[in-house]
Amino acid sequence: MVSPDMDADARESVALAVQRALAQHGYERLTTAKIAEEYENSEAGLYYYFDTKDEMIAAFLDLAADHIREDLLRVEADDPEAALRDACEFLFRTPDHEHAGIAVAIMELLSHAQYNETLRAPLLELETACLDALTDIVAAGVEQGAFRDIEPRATAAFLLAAADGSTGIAVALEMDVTDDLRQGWTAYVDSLLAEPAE
Amino acid sequence: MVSPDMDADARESVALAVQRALAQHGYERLTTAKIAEEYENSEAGLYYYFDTKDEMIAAFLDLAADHIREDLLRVEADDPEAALRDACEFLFRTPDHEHAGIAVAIMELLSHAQYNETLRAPLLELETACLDALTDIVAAGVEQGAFRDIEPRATAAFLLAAADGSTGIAVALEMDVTDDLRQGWTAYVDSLLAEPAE
DNA sequence: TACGGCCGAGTGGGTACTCAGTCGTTTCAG
DNA sequence: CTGAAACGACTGAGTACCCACTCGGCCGTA
Repeated sequence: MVSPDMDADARESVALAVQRALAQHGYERLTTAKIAEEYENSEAGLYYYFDTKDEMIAAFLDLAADHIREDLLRVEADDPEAALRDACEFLFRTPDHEHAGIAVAIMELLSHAQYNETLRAPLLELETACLDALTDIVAAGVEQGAFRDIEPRATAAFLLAAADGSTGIAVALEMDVTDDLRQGWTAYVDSLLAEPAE
Repeated sequence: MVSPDMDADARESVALAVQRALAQHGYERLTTAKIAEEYENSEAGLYYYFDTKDEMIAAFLDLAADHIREDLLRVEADDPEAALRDACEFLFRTPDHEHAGIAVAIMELLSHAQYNETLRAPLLELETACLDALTDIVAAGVEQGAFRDIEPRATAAFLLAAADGSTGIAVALEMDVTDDLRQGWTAYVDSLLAEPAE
């Protein structure tokens, strides 16, 4: 007799295998054989818990969404400016960071979402989670008077788009704009701050 | 005897076939058979002008880079603020536009650039062309006093990243943030303007 | 007749997915 | 307590399919 969550555990360890395989090989070169290699069982064994490869990837996305949500919310302190800067540091992560592979993988998946029903839903949830977290931070800042009277959701959407795009430009193309991008978002956050009354 | 550019013409019509095929099927589902279908010749005929599928795609990217450069530079009027707004309108094109498929295709290609030597060079050139055009507009605006004393390249990089990212979010995911994104970049451009002396 | 442009019909490699088992553990009749 | 049956987790060895790319030849024009 075993725990009734044995299946859930197995599914999670497949999701983690997908994560490792993605970080190493990227989505384009992701095969069930490579997932199986990270999972320490046979390729056929994957299909005991999942019907298709896409479902395995979706399981990874669900896991990633949880982690991102956690990371973004942990940051949400009483100081909205600091919270927003921390969130940006997190979202604009650069290639040298250990989780860069995952950021790139998510971007790859994003570009395939249009043609892939199975991946669209978890990706939409992941992006929505980010958007909501940012919106909350900005809204709190506006309410507390730390930020100018800006539209929280528009600001959050713009920042999120910039973060997603910067992954593509900086990581995929290896274009030398990392410093420019950092300066760009920093200046943007500065421009959101309320002017001290003069 | 024919024009010595017969080959160049044929190559361009393959590039256009790649463009149409990409708009319809996306990069992931792009096959040489589908390119051949758009090109109105046989699949084998493609290989008379190109050695690999990637070279065909690179030819499309070269063409696209020319068009984008043209569109961005046509806009560059004497008024930097108007020029920047026009450039943003162009870069943040929304799903309903006929070229949305191409924007997504370029984003898909971007996410594969990491693993694909052949595609990286033309993509890098395309993004660099956009970045340079934006940088010039911003620099002109700063010089003429229309914008605050901002860093042109950082501003341009940030805007370009936001534009690239918005394609993924709005078009690929069909997320309902089109209005928020427009409001976001509009407010960003507003924030760049020099305050009238008061 | 020669030749450039193009074609039909492969071919080989790769990959998602399947299926008939195997093996260790649990259940239970005698 | 024991042996057999049942079962759940997993595997090795396919299989079918797709797709980039090739090759020998055809055909219209010069």
